[in-house]
This record gives sequence, structure tokens and C-alpha cells, in this order.
Amino acid sequence: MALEHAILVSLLEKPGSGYELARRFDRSIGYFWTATHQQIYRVLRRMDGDGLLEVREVAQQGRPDKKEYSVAAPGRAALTAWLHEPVEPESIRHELAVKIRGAAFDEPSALISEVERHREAHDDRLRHYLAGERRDFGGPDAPRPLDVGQELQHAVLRGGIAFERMTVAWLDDVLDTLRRLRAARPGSRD
Amino acid sequence: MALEHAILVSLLEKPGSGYELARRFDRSIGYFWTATHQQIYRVLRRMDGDGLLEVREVAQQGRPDKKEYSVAAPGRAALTAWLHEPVEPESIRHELAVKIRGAAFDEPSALISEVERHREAHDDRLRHYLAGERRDFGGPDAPRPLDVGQELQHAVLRGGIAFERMTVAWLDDVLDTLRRLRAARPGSRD
DNA sequence: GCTTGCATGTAAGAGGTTACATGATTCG
DNA sequence: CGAATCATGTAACCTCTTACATGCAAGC
Repeated sequence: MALEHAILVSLLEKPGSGYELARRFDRSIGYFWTATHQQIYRVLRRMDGDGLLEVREVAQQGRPDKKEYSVAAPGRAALTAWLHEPVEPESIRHELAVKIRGAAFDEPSALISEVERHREAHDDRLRHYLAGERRDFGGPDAPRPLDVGQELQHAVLRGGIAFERMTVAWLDDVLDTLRRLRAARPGSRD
Repeated sequence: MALEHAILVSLLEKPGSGYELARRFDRSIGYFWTATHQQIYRVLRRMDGDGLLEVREVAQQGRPDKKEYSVAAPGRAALTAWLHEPVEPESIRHELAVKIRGAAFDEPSALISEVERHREAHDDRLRHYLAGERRDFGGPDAPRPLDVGQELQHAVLRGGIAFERMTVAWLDDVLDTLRRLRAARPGSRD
């Protein structure tokens, strides 16, 4: 049910339409929770039916009309209740790690280009996060004072930055390992 | 479909029953891919139906009989095909990060004990991984030579270690932030 | 006698992905 | 004139979780 809660947080930060939420789930919120527009529309309708949200039809010029959602009192109460109940620490799911272990049953060096691709993707994300940090928070050591919401958003962003940095370093380590294995068995091709 | 591939990798490393696989998914393989026994039994039956696996009924004494699965030639081919096709770099899903951003709309200090709990859980996992590394690979700088499978398993384990270490450090950072926010607003209770 | 471990499953439901569908406007 | 953006949805399908169910053996 975490999508529901992520939507509540996002709408409390700023009301918006399903379309706008879908775009946020490609960016800021999406750094730690993803969702497609189909899923978002479905959940919004359910949440509205449960009385957690308020809808306002907004007529626009030059654009289709939209439904602007905001959080109703019961929605805020639901979020508070969730914040006070413990959630289990999750384990990650990393498909690439499955591939790396699987490479032992194929040609390990054939994975090099795939791992390089992932390394670049994570490095891109890292640079993107760092740019966002400079833009929104004035760099890693923000000039205080920021408000509570900004402080917490910055703390979450620092987590994203730490994750991407760690991942890039680990994938470099994996690439070293794969190249060393290739060098040790000269019979194999890349 | 990554569960299918994780099962193929695990069965190539060592054939076993559904029950044994479920236990592996609580440990080694489970560090980067989780699955419950219900899911595993269902997928095993499907994979067997697709001809990817071989089954052998093993009678045991003092224990129920079991079905020992191993990878058939088409299963190995399916794994190889998957290894050669690119997978998309995944984004993480981190429920706790949603909570941290949501805390702006509640009492941020109320999250402290929850974050502490998660920090301890990740620290436990870290110590568990480090113990496994010493046991199975003789520590971070393994005395070479290990075989290819062990090298790759060690590389994946180093990723798990890096992830847990990064997470513990980040949660310490989050705790600092939450405590600083509490100190700045003395009216709030914990 | 009770709990834990071994071993396998069914059933229902929630959550998530992929494909398809529509229609207006703006920009190159 | 075609592609991209804004905006909302349906339908089918797959995956994953949770609850329930069974039965034997070993150890406390």
C-alpha cells in the first residue's frame, strides 16, 4: 500500500492531477518509488472513493481539463496513522546481481558491456541528483535555515546520492573482477 | 521474470527441492532477490512444465520425500539467452524514504525510533554479511585463487556489504537531521 | 505433549506491467 | 504535416503476498 502513501505525501507537498503525479513519479518522488500513470489513475479513483481525497475540476485553455486532487482530512489521518506504525526493513531486488552470479555458467566477460551500461546509467543519475541538490538546496552543505519539508527532502536526496555513488563504485569493482577473470583465462573471447 | 532466472542460477550452483530453494532465498540468493515458498513452488511447476528443469523424487529417512530439481539443457539455454539480452537498470523502492518525506506533515521526531530500528536492522545485516565473507572467502582480500563462481559470488556479496554500509551511514545522517529539527523546535514532544 | 523443522501445496486478493485507445494543442 | 505534450482512461495479464491446510519426525 505504499503507493497510496507516496501519493498522499506528494499531494500534501502540492496538489495536482493524475498526469502531474505521473510526472513526479518519473522524477523527485520516483527516485524511491515508481508508478505508471495507469496505476496512479486507478489508485486515485479508489482513494477518492474512500474519501481520502478531494477533487476539483479545473478548466484550462489550450489544454484538456484536468482533475486536481488534494488531500482531505481522512487522507491526512491515514498518512499519520501509517507514519506511526512500523514498516519492515525491505530487502533490495537487484536483477543485475542475479546476472552476475549467473555469469559463472556462461562467459563472464560477455557481461562486461552490460555492466558498463548500468554503471553509466547510475553515474548519469548521480550527476542528475547532484545538479538537483545544487539547484534546490544550494549544495551538500545547505545555507540554513530551510523549512522542515525541505530539510527532509534534502535528507532523502542525500540518500539517493549515496546510493548511486555506492552503486557506481561497486560496479567498477565488478568490472575489475570480470576483467581479471578474462585475463586469467586467455582462451575466452569478449 | 527474474525469479525464474534466479532459480536457474541457484539450481545450477546446486540442485535442490522447493523447500531448499525457499531457504536459500532467505539467505545467500535472498540478499538481492526474495521469494516465498508459495511462489517458488508455483514457478517450479511452471518451469518443469516448460521443460526447463529435471525432477528426481528422492526418498529420505526420518524426513518427508522431496523432489530434487536440477536444470535441464533448455533451462541452461534460457539462462544464457537472458544473460545476453540487456535488462533495464532498476530504480529502488524505499518505503522508509516515503515516510521520511511524509514526516514533514506530522511530528518529525516521532520517526526517530522507527529510523533507529531500521538502522539496527541494516547494521545486523552488515555484520552478518561480513561474517559470511570471512567464512566463505577469507575476508575482503581473499587469498587467490578462487574459482570463477566464487569470485562472482564474492563480488555480489561485496555489493551487499557496500549497500548495507551506505544505508547505515545514511540513516545516521537522517537521525542527525531529525534530532536537529527537534532541537530547533523545543515545543515538540518525542 | 508442544514446538520446531522438513516438505508440499491451494486459494484469494492486492499490486504492478503492458498494450490499446482517444482527442486536443503546440512546436518545429 | 508529423511529433510531442497534456490529459484520462480500459483491459488483460502477470507477479507477489497473505492466509489457510496437511502430515510426519525429532527434540525438549
